[in-house]
Amino acid sequence: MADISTRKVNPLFLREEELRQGIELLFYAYRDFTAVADQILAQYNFGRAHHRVIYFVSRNPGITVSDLLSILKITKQSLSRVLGQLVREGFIDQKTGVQDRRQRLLTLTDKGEALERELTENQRSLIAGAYREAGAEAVEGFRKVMLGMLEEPDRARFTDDSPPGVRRHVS
Amino acid sequence: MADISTRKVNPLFLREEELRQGIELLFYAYRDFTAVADQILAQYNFGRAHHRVIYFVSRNPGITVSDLLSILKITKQSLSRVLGQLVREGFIDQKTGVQDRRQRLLTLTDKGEALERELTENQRSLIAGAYREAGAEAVEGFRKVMLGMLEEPDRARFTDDSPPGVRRHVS
DNA sequence: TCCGTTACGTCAGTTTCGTTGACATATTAA
DNA sequence: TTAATATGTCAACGAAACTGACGTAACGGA
Repeated sequence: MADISTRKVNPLFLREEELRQGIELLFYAYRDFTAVADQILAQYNFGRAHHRVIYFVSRNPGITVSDLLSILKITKQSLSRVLGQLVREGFIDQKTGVQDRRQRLLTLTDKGEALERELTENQRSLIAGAYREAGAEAVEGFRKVMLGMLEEPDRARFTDDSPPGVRRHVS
Repeated sequence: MADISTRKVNPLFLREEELRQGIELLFYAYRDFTAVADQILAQYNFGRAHHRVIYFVSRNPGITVSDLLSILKITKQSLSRVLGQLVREGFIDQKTGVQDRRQRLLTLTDKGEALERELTENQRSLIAGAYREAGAEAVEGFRKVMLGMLEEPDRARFTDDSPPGVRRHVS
C-alpha cells in the first residue's frame, strides 16, 4: 500500500472509493427500501417473501408458477410455502390453464389487490420522492446504471415497452 | 380501471409504470448483486451476514461492536454469532480499546483482508462495468437517486469526503 | 396408444439469519 | 459508591431459503 498522499494523487483510489460507495448505496437503499413494507406485512403474519409473490402476481396477472419461480429464483418448495398461505387465506386465486391444463394461473383476489396497494404504496412514494428530488435527468442515469448491473435475461424485462415480468425463455 | 387508451394519454399511468420499474430494478439488481458473492461464501461455510461484517470492518478498521450494530441494524445476538465465528476462525481481530477499555475494536487479519478482496472484487467489477457502460453523467444521476432513498442518518455517511460508516450519533 | 417429459405439489430434514428475553461482567463516569 | 454503558452469552423461536425424494396429472411425440 502506498502512502497517504496517494489519496489525492492517484485516480485509481478515487475510482475504488467510487465503487465502494456504489456497493454501500445498494446495501443501504435496499435495506431502507424493504423496511417500509415489513411492518405492514408483520400485521398479516407475512414476510418479505409474501410481498414479492403478491407484487409479481399483481404485475403479471395470470402468471404460471414456473414463470414466477424464474423471476424469484427460489425453489418451488420455498415458493410453495408462501404461495400456499396466500391462496388459503384468499389473497391469490389459482385457475387451471386453458391451453395447458397442467398450469396454475395466478391472479390476485380483490383482497390481494388491496394488500398489494397497501404494501407497495410506501415504496412507490419513496421512489417518487427520490425521483422528484433528483430530477428527470438523474432518473435516466439511475435507470442506465441499474440496467447495467442486471444479467441479460432480466435486462430484457425492461427494454420492451410492454409490461415486464414474463418474457418466456426463447431458447 | 379506465380503458386501455389511458395508457397513452394519461401521464399518471406513465408515472406509475416508471415507479414500478424503479421497484423492480432495485429488486433484480440486489438479487443479482448478492448472488455473485454467495458461491464464494458457501466454500467457507459462511453466509451473506459474514460478508456484511467483513465488508464493514474492512471499510472502518477499528470499528466498535456497537457502531457496527448501528450500521447493520441487527441485534447484538445476531451479530455475535457471525462475528464469533469470524474471530475464532482468524478472519477478524479484536483489540481492547485504549481510551475506553470496554470496547472491542475490530480489524481484519491478513486472512480477513484476503477474503474481503475475493468477495468484493466481483461486486466491484459488476458496478465498474455498469458505471463504465452508463457513463459519468449517468453515475451522478444514479448516486443522486439512491441517496434520495436513504434515511437521513444513512445519507450522512455519503455526504462527507471522509470514509463513511462510522458517523457517531451526535444526539 | 404408449411413454417420456413437463407442471405442479408435498413430505422430511437442514441451514442461515434474524428475533425476544434474561442475565453476567467489566469498565466508565457521575 | 453506584448507575449506566459496552459487550457477551444462554435459550428458545421463527422466517425463509435449501436439498432430496416422491407423486400426480397432463401434454406431446413416436
